[in-house]
Amino acid sequence: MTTGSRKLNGAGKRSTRQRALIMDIIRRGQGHLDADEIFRRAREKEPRLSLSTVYRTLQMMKELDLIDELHFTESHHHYEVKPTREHHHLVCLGCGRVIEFDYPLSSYLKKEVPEAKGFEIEETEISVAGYCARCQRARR
Amino acid sequence: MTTGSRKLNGAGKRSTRQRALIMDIIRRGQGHLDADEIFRRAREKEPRLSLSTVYRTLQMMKELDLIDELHFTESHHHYEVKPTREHHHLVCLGCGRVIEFDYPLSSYLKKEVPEAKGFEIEETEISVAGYCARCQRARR
DNA sequence: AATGCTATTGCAAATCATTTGCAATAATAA
DNA sequence: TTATTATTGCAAATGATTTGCAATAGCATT
Ligand SMILES: [Mn+2]
Ligand SMILES: [Mn+2]
Ligand SMILES: [Zn+2]
Ligand SMILES: [Zn+2]
Repeated sequence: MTTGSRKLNGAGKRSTRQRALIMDIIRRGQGHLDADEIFRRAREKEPRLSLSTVYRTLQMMKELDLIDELHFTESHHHYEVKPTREHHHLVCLGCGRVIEFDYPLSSYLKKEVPEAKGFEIEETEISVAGYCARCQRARR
Repeated sequence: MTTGSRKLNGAGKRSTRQRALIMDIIRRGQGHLDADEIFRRAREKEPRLSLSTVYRTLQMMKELDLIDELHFTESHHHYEVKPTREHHHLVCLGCGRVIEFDYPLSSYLKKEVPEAKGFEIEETEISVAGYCARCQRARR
């Protein structure tokens, strides 16, 4: 009955030390970590852990809807625990910093657009790229 | 003075057969092509063209603001000529089809959010993943 | 039109993120 | 405890994109 074992067992999955650790890191990590960062942090506790396990675990947690995968304007992805409030992200092209902001999508996008096109929305994501205050200063 | 030579020369770039061809394919290709599809089509006219040239050209055209790079929930990117009207995309997880829709972002997102956070927006993208009418039928 | 300078190309090899095969190991049900 | 089988670590594979380099081709200048 360690962290999350309930949900895992419920889904017919086994509760392992590495899964608990990875989940913990994402939870405590202020969100928005990428696979490699999760790997680095996890290795401090569990030096034999492999990167494949990180990827496999992330994929599983995505399928169980425990986490969200974020697609910024980068070649790799970031992860955060399934959030309570609908929010999106400002990502700094200079330093990579991520700033959250609230923005409920209008019913026009959530209902009318899909209805008009016969499209069934699975998930929506707004990605905003630009420069944070600090990096704006640094650029001029 | 073939297609686009003006813009290229203006930017201190050379106007080559392969660049004109690639630009043409994107223009005529109904948009939303990926690098490999552009490569395949270009090869029909120019069999010795290399994939690196496609990638190098895409990057250049992005920098010259001639095209937009689209980040769907896929591991590779898609490209379209810089559009006139602000629009976004519904991408089908089943068949990959792309459906465009109009959706001007509210001033809340364009002005108030960045102001509040001291953030300077460079570009915004909404990506909506789901299932198109045809694929919905196929799934049940 | 011929020349020279250098950007651009094709090709092969490199890189980066992610995935996969497989034999060893560990979690759970019996 | 033991048996069953999911999960792991490791190495190798994959897919997308990038890079080094020598050959080629734009284009400004004679
Ligand atoms: Mn977040
Ligand atoms: Mn479009
Ligand atoms: Zn920044
Ligand atoms: Zn479809």
